[in-house]
Amino acid sequence: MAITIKDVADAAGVSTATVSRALRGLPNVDAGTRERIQRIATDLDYVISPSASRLASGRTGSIAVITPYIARWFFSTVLSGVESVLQNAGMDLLLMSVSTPDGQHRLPPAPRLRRRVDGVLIIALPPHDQQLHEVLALNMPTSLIGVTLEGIPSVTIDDVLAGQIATQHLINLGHTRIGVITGAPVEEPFTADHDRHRGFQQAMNAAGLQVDPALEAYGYFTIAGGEQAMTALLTQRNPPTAVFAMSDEMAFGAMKAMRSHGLQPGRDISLVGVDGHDMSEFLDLTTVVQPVQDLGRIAAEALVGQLQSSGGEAEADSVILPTQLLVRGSTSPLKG
Amino acid sequence: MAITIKDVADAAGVSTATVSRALRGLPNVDAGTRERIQRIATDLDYVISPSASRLASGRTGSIAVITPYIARWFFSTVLSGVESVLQNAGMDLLLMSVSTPDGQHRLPPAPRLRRRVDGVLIIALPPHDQQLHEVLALNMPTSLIGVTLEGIPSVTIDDVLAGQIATQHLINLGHTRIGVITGAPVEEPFTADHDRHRGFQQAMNAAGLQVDPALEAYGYFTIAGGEQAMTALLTQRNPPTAVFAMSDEMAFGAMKAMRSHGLQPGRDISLVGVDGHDMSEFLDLTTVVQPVQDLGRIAAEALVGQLQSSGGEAEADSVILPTQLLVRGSTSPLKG
DNA sequence: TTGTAAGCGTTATCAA
DNA sequence: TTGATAACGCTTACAA
Repeated sequence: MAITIKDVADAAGVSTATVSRALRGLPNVDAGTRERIQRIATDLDYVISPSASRLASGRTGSIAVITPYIARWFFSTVLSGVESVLQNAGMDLLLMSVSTPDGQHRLPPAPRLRRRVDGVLIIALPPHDQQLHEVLALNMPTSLIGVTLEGIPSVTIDDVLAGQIATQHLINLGHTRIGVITGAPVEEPFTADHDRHRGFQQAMNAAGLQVDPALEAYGYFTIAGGEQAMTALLTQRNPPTAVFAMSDEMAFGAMKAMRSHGLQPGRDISLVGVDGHDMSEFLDLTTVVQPVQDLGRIAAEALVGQLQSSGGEAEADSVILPTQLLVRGSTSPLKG
Repeated sequence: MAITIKDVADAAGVSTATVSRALRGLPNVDAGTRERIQRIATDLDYVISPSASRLASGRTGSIAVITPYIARWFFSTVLSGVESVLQNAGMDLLLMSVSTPDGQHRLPPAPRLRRRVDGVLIIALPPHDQQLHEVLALNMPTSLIGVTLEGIPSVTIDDVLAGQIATQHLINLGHTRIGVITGAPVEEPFTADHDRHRGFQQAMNAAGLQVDPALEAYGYFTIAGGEQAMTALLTQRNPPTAVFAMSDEMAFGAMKAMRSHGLQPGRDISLVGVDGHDMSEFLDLTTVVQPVQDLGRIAAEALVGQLQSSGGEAEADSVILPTQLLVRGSTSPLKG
């Protein structure tokens, strides 16, 4: 019922092969012929059948994006960067969210990927996540966003550096009793969590400061978690004068806890986050800004590039994007 | 090179037709045969080729989600609801963002949809948007989320009611000089914007109160816009004592503007929003909560249901989900 | 219940 | 530069 390539070919008085070449911009087609075919295709309102094209060519023209969350700021912002690139490249974006340790039941993504997409973009799955490795075992072109893994192309920030910068800022302000709100109790190496914590430690050590284990709390990268974590810190016998929260959202929660305790960020306790979340300006939060949308954009560009120059292997280069400390009112010099 | 249905058929000593039936759970297959085929398929690590299946069957097993924004709270939250349903239904989710009046250049979505998906979910595009109508003209199964249009299935809240509830709450607190922060200057009927404003007007009129045109400002549904709008209201000769912001994000911006003016929400000026945004609790914002994830979930379920019972036409029923006023600290009785 | 075989709409190889 | 034609891998009447 729908117009097919045959209809166009007949109307143009050429073979389907020529129509196929002409419409795809392949070389070795007479300019006049091509033009005529294009016009006829337009007139007939011809649309290629992706299924047929995929079946015949073996390419799907689709990329899957695998993410643990959709409705969280970091993830949706990365996603928007990815989407704009894929749309420009004319590729379909298949969105797939996966279970996480704390998540609900979800189908494993790997089986749903085979024969279905040309490449995969994975956002911030822990490096030892089983589902991540099942996907990698598929051995298709893949780029990681916000994680690194030996031999796999990735786009990240330098999380160690981010942790250092944030901590050093607090140290520079004269703070010595510095607390930290991390993600989860068990940190895997090479996660944002772990690496930012390393940066924290390095900065502390370099300044000759002790990291007090009592001043570490877990915020699970959520607002509510940050609130609980800060509450835990505030109820210490000897609370910190400054806190490094590993994400802005946890910092927001921390701010809430402070208020509940009658404390004001930047006046009573200094607080620094990581992200550059939309709301951080609003809440006057000092933060280490990361170019989240670019993370997605650059990873997508790399993957698309790899697929198009489809010849060779991935170059497996890992891109590291810069971060920037944005000082606002939530941090201030330690009061004597 | 990959395993095909033929390989499975040979290994099982049956025809490809039987394998196809067995694996898809069609009736009229001997239980033993089916089981054997399933086992062999698993052993061989067989994965069906979606392209071939789609080409042969005419069904794509995919649904497109069209949205003006990806990285905004409302949209990403709707999207997460949609995704969970589609994943459970085993359908692919194609994500596509479109230009909006204020947006960047984007390809029109309609051509990218044809022959590519079985149905479309559209999030909160204005009812007269040209791209929306191009998509509708495709005449494929479609559900709208957050908009209504005669004859098209949709899932929304009652925006008029939401506006009424919010406004009535302020009126009940004794406020009479009530400002409103809407989206854009030109409101189309049947948009959230327009309808919430109608609710506002109705509540005001019912209370015998005047709507002062000077107390209407535009916030474009963004934080920054809300801030500007509130600033405009505050610099009136006679500022409002209470403000209805049509979204939580605009309300956040309004809060910021208040603080800049040394005012405190709930003490100096009452403020109510709409959404139930994650941050609204944190900021102690009174708001009309809408079940955003359910909006996406229910629309997706309806569409999937329609596709599966593929027989008949859409029933074009429009589902209206309930909202709930959540009173927090940003609203308080008018001080005599 | 199972098999046969004709599509489905392209792409790509090989000739012309 | 163009055309024939054999894949591509599945689904689905229709037969058996």
